[in-house]
Amino acid sequence: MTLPLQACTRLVPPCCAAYDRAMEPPPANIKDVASRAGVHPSTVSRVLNPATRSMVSDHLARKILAVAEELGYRRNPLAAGLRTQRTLTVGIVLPDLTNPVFPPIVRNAEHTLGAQGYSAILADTGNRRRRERAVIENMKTRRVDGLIVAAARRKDPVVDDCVEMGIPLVLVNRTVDKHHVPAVINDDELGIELALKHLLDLGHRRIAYVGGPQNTSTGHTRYRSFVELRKRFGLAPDRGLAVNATDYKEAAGQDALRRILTRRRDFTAVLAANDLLALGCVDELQARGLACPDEVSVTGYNDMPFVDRLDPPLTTLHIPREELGVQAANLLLERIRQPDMPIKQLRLEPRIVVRGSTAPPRLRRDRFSSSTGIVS
Amino acid sequence: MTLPLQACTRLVPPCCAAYDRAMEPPPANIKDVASRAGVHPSTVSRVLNPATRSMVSDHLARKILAVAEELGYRRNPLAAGLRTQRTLTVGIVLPDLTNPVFPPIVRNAEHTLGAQGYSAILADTGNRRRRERAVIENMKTRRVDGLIVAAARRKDPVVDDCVEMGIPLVLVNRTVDKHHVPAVINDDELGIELALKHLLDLGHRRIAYVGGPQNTSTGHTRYRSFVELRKRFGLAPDRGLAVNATDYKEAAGQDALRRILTRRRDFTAVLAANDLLALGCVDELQARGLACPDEVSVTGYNDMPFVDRLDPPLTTLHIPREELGVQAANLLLERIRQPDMPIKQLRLEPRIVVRGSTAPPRLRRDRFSSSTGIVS
DNA sequence: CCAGTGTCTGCAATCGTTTGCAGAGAGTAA
DNA sequence: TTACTCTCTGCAAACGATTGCAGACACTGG
Repeated sequence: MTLPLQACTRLVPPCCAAYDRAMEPPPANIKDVASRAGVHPSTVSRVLNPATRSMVSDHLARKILAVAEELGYRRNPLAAGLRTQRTLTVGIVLPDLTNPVFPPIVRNAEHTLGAQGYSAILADTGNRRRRERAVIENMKTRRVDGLIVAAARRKDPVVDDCVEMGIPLVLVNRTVDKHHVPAVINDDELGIELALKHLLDLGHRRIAYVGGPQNTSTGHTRYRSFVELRKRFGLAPDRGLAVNATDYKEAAGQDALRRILTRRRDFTAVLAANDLLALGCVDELQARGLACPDEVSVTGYNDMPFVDRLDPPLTTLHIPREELGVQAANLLLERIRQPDMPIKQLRLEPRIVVRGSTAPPRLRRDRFSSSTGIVS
Repeated sequence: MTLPLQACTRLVPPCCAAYDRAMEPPPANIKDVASRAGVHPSTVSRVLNPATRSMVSDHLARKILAVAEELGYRRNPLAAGLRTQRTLTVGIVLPDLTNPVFPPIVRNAEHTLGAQGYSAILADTGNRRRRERAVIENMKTRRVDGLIVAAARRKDPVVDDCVEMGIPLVLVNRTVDKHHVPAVINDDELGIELALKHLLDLGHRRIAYVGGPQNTSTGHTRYRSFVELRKRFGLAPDRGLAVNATDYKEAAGQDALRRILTRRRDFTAVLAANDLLALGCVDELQARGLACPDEVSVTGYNDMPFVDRLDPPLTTLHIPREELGVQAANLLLERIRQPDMPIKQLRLEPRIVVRGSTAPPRLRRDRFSSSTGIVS
């Protein structure tokens, strides 16, 4: 058996490599493994790739694996990716990592992807469109195999571009107006219905609504659901009682409630589209000396960590955050591997968690009347 | 001028590429740009690289840039990385993304890195050593240019390996026992001193301590500081009043305080090494019907988001979370670009934020005495 | 006119894998 | 023996960029 012994002369990279200060030998090559095992690099490659593994005889394969192990060979994903156009890398795009909804999603997505050999490139857009475009552009040039996007707007040209280019993409938490984009979201109609019913069951009839930004699917759907359900349940369709915030943050929620309070002061409950908005509402109530829940009940959405320990503990809708992450990752993997499967949209059910921020209405009549208006 | 017109025959990748379903033409190549501009690819490369930009005449450079723009050329980071051993990629390794301390750090680090063209690969170890090893190994094979590690243990062979191999690495929040590893951490001695002084100022003298895991630098340093400061301030060096939890989570904190309570019940304050531990302590106090702060004061560490709205609002040490992220990223960039700079360690100062969970001691004498012991 | 100098650009090797194709053997049947 | 099939392995061309080297060219001064 003649061995085509490859000359093992590997140049030290001409410019200083990222970490060449240590005198470590460069990590083993596929060529190193090949020459050490007395075979051609292509044979090694075939052995190491499960799909082509069966092309080489068992005996030889075993030997190659042993040599690879011995040399501590790790395949170079850059080189492989360059050749195969597959990087085993996915991008995760968030609007705001400091919103406590997202860490559990990211964490579980990353973990699920990692178990399949994929690494996650993370980017936080800070809710800025320009940055969303930039980071996704960057991820595309990095040839990610797919994207998980939690920062989508209802009309999102960046997302459109991706689906048009055929880049596997899954939306999570928020979706877009366009149909036929894979997504894992919450059943917001159900969520709002649960919250509203809860308030109705407690006896509330004049219920204010503080919504989220209408350019997000969550903000839009929740608002629409509220309006429709109010009609369905026979409540007065009073528009002055509903205001949508510009942002999913406390300040925006507080601001929204403040605007409602300039017009109406006769509601006994506030249904907020998001926990942070709800906290803003609580702040505003407190600023005006209105007790929650004694005078005004408040509900949130998302059941963020720690809202059970707030003062008052927030009644809110619990969403399966972990599940959102896992399912989004799985859906993406499915799309990467079988791009022609029909588009799936998962809609996970929230459940209501009743805590201290809601209570039956009382006292309101004593302090407010819709006719007199201001009461300090 | 003879133009060596390159035949522009680019094969469609043999196997189905990640996203070839759309009929989009493949993104423009450096060769495409070159042939379109009538120059050699190497010239294009030089123009596009700021460092070699000056090697080509201004006139030609401008023309090449125009063509590149026109074709929408984006350089392929895989190919470039393969050649240069530089990927413009860094790994961020976290113990637990759902711990609210980390999102702001990650966010700011990612943002700072992104501004310099670096992308962040994120991995959450779930506090498991095996996974820490695995993800860092993975990042190394992906040829990241550097690592930001927030998951370090005091003795951390994985970190040791990295510094030994010369991989630029910066620790954040936690450090290792070994000297000479770049890190951005908190001044924990100062933090504990601030908290302890605050309690002393309020009049507390019997102060329990619930610490973190001793295999983390934060857990260790805070505990050591507490013990030393107690001595310095002339308090009785009572070991029964200090217990270290196994974990930075509520349950562990609750458990730790429970263990203290089996031995001693005469303390009037608990100094916890972390907000989550503090919350666990509050839980345990509440479970035993001990009012906080009326009967027992509690302090935390980190000033996690929302602890100001808890019941009671937590007195705690505020750490510059954003700053931690920014500085860690900058330090890493500096190390990547100038690996021979002397090792830097940044120690950022916490400040105490006094809220409702601490108050002067009172009532304790009525309900407890160190001799009688059990009180319900 | 020629040698020398400097500036710019092209050549080709290289980074580490993957994979279509073809050839080397072994085995089988006529 | 010949022809044919089948299984396995090697060859070499990609993938898309970077860079040391050398050659082309213009210009200058003697």
